[in-house]
Amino acid sequence: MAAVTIRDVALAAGVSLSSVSRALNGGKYVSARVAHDVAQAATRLGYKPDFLARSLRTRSSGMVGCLVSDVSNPLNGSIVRAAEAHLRDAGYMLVVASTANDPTRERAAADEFKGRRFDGMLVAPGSGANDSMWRELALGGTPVVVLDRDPIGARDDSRWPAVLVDHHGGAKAATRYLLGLGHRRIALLTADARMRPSRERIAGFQEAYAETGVDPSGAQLCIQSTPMDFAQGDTVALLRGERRPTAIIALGTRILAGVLRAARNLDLSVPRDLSVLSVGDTDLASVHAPAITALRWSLEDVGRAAAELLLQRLRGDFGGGQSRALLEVDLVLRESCAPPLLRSVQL
Amino acid sequence: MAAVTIRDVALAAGVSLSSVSRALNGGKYVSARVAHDVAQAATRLGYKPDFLARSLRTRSSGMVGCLVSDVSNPLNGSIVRAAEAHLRDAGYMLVVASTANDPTRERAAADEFKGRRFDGMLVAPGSGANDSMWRELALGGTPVVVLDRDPIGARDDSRWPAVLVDHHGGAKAATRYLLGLGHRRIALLTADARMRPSRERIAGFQEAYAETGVDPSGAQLCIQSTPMDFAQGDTVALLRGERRPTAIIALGTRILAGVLRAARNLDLSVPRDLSVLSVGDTDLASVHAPAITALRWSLEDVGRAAAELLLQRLRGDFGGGQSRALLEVDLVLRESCAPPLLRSVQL
DNA sequence: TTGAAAGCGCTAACAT
DNA sequence: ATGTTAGCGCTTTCAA
Repeated sequence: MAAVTIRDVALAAGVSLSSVSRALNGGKYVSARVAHDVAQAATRLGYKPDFLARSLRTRSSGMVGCLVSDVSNPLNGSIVRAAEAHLRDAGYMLVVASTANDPTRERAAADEFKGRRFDGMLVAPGSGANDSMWRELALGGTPVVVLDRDPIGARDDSRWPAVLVDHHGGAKAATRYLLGLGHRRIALLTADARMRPSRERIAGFQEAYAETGVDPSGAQLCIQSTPMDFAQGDTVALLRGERRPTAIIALGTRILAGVLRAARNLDLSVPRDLSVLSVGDTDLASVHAPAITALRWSLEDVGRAAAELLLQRLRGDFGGGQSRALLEVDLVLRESCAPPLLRSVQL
Repeated sequence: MAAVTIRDVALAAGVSLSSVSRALNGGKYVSARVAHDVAQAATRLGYKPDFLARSLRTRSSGMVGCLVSDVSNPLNGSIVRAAEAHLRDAGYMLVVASTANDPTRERAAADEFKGRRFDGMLVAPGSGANDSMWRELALGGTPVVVLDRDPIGARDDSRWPAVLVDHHGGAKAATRYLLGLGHRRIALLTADARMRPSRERIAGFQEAYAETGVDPSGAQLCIQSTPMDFAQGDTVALLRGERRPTAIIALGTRILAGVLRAARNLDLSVPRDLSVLSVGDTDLASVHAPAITALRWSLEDVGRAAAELLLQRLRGDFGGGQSRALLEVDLVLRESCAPPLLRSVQL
């Protein structure tokens, strides 16, 4: 019941409607007297502007949408939080939609954003996003910034402003590190290979083998295309298999947890019998005993950079500004990796 | 550039503006012919309604706001996600603001929600929220559902619809369990005692001592009012102190992590030298070796119930419907608790 | 059953 | 520097 409108303020201050609007929006053509009277009347009446009406008129809602798979995943949550903070400072409100990587929901959410005249969008579509989905996103001219994804099939990749994480470099560094320790049979456990992060990781992993000149036949890939709670079963199978890996690079909390459990069940000691390296520096990785060596990148930076990139577009600053950001990945050395046991090496 | 308006559709279909509105909104007084023509014209032109304009007119934005401390905390994230899903099914869009428990931000966010004519709010204010803050929230008549908080100082507590978690019962059960194992010196490590969850836990903790008739002098409280990354230091101090606890009940991932690290540093084995019980069943608790016995409640249920309660108000259904939900807390038995060593008991 | 017209609260020409 | 006026796109009386 913000029943008090701009009209009431005008009446109370004894000026015209437009003067109030100008005064409140800090317009230039306002006398000190009017400015004062209006401000006073406004606070006295407890006037709050109606954003809806303003938006309808200005054709800008002051809202930015964000498409991610799942906010409850702290990886997304951190990005969202950072982006939210930065956008708020610039006067925008961030609205997040958890789409579960379902193209239907992604479309629906994007449509709703547009219907509500959102000024921009931050998007991290799932692997189901095809060419037409991306085209649709761009439709209507709403500025879009991509979060660590590739516009698959889109010809003009470079036209999409994006914040990218250097998963390639990270995976490569991790793999080189393990190869350097003497490991030859390394398994990479990651998620949906159709999405950029995993795709880049796999490439980096393989490149490390190639560049080091190590026989790549020991490299093993294990893709978890469905987000299973624990990769435990798969890991047990892997570790019981013929060519048992001496080191595992495991993605995130869920898969890492599965690996650690499997190792424990099989009475394999980390790092003596098995080296473990985490992709993503989660609570689990840092607290586990032994502490898990991990690839780390700043989720806050992803959110912040994305917000920055979008704000650039919203302000109309296109010149000079980079439209893509590549964030680095660090290898945090801890206690979970060691040279393989000799018997493992001889094979 | 949703340049195609309802007017265009009217023109194309050869009917009046209001007929289009009626047809599209499934109004009752529309002939089949008009309905058909309008539908066809709308799809042909790719008409998308402008929610902003609609909202301005109907004085209902179809949006619901949510005030939490931090979305990147998975505890909040899960609640938000569940609420979002349910509200979306009912046609509402959820907007989350991370307020870091800062009353200023809470006020600002709530104001913005109201300025944008949000239809309702889900709120979990921090301990800084005083009487006037709560009054302010209620101002304007926007329906509000409280998430596991108490409206401090508000006389009419019961008037606030709320989703509450039975932290009292949970803490009591956990404490009784430990007392039953023979522990006498138990430490409860929890957060800001001015907020409901901790307050209830403390009460349950103490009640367990009282009801069991155990000398309560062994009970120790350790309140982390500042959200420190690791309670490690505090725990070390606690464990090195004179009346070293034989069991610790630790909140969440952060404090639990600190406790586990401290125990490791002091070469205390869990559960032989120290029993550990987690408040909240996080990844860390379930994956840790040994697996941590934990109090568990459903975050999804919190979000769902809150959404349900709010939707009730939004529909105007007040009759019959409960305005408060109390969610149960379960004790998940695992491997981290055992009877105290004799020497500990003798004191 | 349909159309004409009013107006939600605000901003932005345009006049003064 | 200030006031008047015309909408933004939609829903909703009220007549017809």
